[in-house]
Amino acid sequence: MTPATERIRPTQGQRTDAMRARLLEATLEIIAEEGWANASTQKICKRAGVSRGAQTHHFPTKDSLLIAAVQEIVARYQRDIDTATSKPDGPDQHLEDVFDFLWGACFEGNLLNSWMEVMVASRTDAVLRPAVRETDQTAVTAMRALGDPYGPGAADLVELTVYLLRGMVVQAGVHPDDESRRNLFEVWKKIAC
Amino acid sequence: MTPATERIRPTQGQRTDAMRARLLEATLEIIAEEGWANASTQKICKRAGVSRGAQTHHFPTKDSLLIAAVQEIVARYQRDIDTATSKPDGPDQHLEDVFDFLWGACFEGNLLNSWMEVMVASRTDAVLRPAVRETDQTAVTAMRALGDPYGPGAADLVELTVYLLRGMVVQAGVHPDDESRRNLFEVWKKIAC
DNA sequence: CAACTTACATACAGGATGGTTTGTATGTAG
DNA sequence: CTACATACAAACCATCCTGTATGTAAGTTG
Repeated sequence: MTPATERIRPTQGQRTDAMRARLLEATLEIIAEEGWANASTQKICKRAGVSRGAQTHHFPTKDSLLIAAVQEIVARYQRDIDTATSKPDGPDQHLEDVFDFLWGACFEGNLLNSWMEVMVASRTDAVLRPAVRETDQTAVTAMRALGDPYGPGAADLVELTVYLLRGMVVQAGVHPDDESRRNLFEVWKKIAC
Repeated sequence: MTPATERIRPTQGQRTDAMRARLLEATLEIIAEEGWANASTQKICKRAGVSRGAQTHHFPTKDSLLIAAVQEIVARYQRDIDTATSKPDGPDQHLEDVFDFLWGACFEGNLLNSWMEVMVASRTDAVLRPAVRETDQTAVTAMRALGDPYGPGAADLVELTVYLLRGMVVQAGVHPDDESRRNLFEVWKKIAC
């Protein structure tokens, strides 16, 4: 009974999902735009158009909200990986294509900027670190798997590329207009492939 | 007159230098141990054993103190580079030695951890960003120069290594006990040299 | 329909932070 | 030696932060 399509008033489950999604979206936007350290619950609530009471209801503590945001970041990243690998013209020809995909996932959108904020913050945040460590672990292994079809050493090359791009994306935050990164990455591709 | 060696009571210039040095030292320690976001002026003063009044006298605003700390970080890093290159067994034989030196400068001491804190923070801090940009610019060119003796493309390889190590040091903050980084870096060296 | 649970809003408490102000001691120059 | 500038100390203030307590409306279940 009560099929979802016939409902006019939302069910409580739907309300919960919608509210959590709005809060997480606002959290990611704030982290991306103002940085992890400036992501206060007040700003997030204002951004999401949500009362503080509603926020504390769904995420009783700030840490619980931020840890959910951490997992959301990697979930989206993982989604990007999955859709890319399922596309017909996906990276199934050359290892170079994998590198280019990683470059794209790195510099379009600000997901990786947010992720670097999280990683740096977790170094000195004992509550955050376990969650970030586990989440990052799965992300890295997922990306290593992108290289598996291309030979035994390819996974290592992919992981190296991941760290390289992470360093580069931080560099891009400081020097937004520097165009030399792309050329440098081409150099790397040439010697690695 | 008034030669410095005969003085018992310190001159005002000495007092200023000593106080600034103590404050900067404490600032670097706090950034390294608790992270940029947790580096409040109050903590820094407490750590340095300095009153808040003294701090505001020498650094009227928090930004001025932190910018001085930023420059101090890179100044120390630069000093490491200089002493290494002047040593007789310095990196003047193979490009590999330069890579190993960069690895060492990266993972012994926590200077690079602090630097990553600064870079990530400056992405969303308009006051900090210009200072960090300029300081980082000089540091990168100094490191590129380490590669110059080894051929035309060596500087690019050094810069790539710098970004790779920056990514790795953030990774190390999240996974302190992961030993695979060193092996991965060996792979990198084998490819690049 | 009635008891109950969940969703959300408002208000408040306690603490931390950065900047300012005021007062005092200590160098320093004329 | 006197006038002035610098070095430092302590207290204060406005703001922001997180967590909690309380109240009301809405949904859910018997």
